[in-house]
Amino acid sequence: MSESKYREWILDTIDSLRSRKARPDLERICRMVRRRHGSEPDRTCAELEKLIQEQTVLKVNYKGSISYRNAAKVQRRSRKKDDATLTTAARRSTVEEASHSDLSNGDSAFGPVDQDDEDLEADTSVAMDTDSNADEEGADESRDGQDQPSPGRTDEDASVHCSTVRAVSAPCSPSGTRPGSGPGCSPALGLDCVSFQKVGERPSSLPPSSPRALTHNDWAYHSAVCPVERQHPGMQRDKAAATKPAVLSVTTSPIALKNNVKKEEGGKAEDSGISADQLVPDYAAGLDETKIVSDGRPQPLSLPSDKYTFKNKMDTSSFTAVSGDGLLNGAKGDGVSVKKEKVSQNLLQWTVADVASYFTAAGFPEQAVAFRSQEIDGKSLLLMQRSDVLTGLSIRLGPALKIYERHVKVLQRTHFLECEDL
DNA sequence: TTTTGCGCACACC
DNA sequence: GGTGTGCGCAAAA
Repeated sequence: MSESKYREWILDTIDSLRSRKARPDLERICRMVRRRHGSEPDRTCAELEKLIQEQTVLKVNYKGSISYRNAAKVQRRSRKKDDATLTTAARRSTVEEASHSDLSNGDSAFGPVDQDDEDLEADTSVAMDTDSNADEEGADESRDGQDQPSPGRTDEDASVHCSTVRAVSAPCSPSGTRPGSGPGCSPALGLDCVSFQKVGERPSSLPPSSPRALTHNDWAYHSAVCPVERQHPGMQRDKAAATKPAVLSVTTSPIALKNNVKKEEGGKAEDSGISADQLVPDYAAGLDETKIVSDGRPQPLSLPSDKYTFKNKMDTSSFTAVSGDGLLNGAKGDGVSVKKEKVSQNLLQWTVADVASYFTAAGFPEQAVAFRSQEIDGKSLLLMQRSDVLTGLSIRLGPALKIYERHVKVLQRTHFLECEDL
């Protein structure tokens, strides 16, 4: 079944549940999808996860329980109900808009989950918390490995679970009025498609005047209301560093972390009163000085640059390979990074061919084709978000993840960092 | 038994 | 006060 089909089904289901005043929780969604379309709950759950990741569906913690929202309909709380009559098509476009713009007014107090999207197991779901104190719950619990649903919230519906993610969400009822069990308590609570966490009052955006705000416009608004995965990677990491180093370590190398911390301590990050988590990542800064590689020595990248336009714009001789993993764990070398200055100066000038060449050279020839076919040039590359890479290119998840984590992200960081320096 | 409709209370702005 | 949400119950399928 196509994803778009699922998207439609799930969104319709959520809408339907909402319209009949039933909580759109995972159990109900899965059940309804299965009843209506015969889809297995597992699959529905997986698709739902995807939708969450791409922010077509928002996962919220409302009144102590998890609900799912059609992102297109929660953009603005003041929005009239008429909007609910949007056609699917219209809704989709709205969703698109939602994923890239303002969701902040959609539901009460929601914001991005402070979840390290880089941690795949931790999942990348959007989880917004509409409750006032949900930050006490999901994140900590899931992060701390207490992945056990709280009593009374076990996932009884075995068919409704996520196979790929395991987190826990055992939201405590903020008001204490609903401990979470009982008829109304959906297994979805114990169901762990996501860990969620409230994001509190994180500054919602960079100052408009900030070069970074401009440069990271996308990130800025995402930082306010979107899941970390949509934010600038550095923000995620920064925030994670501030709050959950242990978790961070899962996805970020000690080196990176160290660089990050060091940088932050250097006070570089606080200008304009911007919270660290909104700043351009620091661990890219690690590239600054080193452009190093996994094993500590520069690895000449055997780029096909000789035959590509690439070389016209980049000094490929200085195209020192920096393994993405070098950043992350100092190991594998199928990644490539670029000398910061070179990239920064030239990334904007990369043509589609350059980008494709880059990924070809990085060991992703098949995926390079996708970049080419999607006409991703340097500018587009800079604008790419995780979900774009994971889902927008129709490439396999594995390579997509590597590409995003080791290349796109690194290139972006490097570029923006350079912009900042300039 | 399951699904649907909806009154009402609550939360948030 | 306006709006969104969803519990809990009754009715319908």
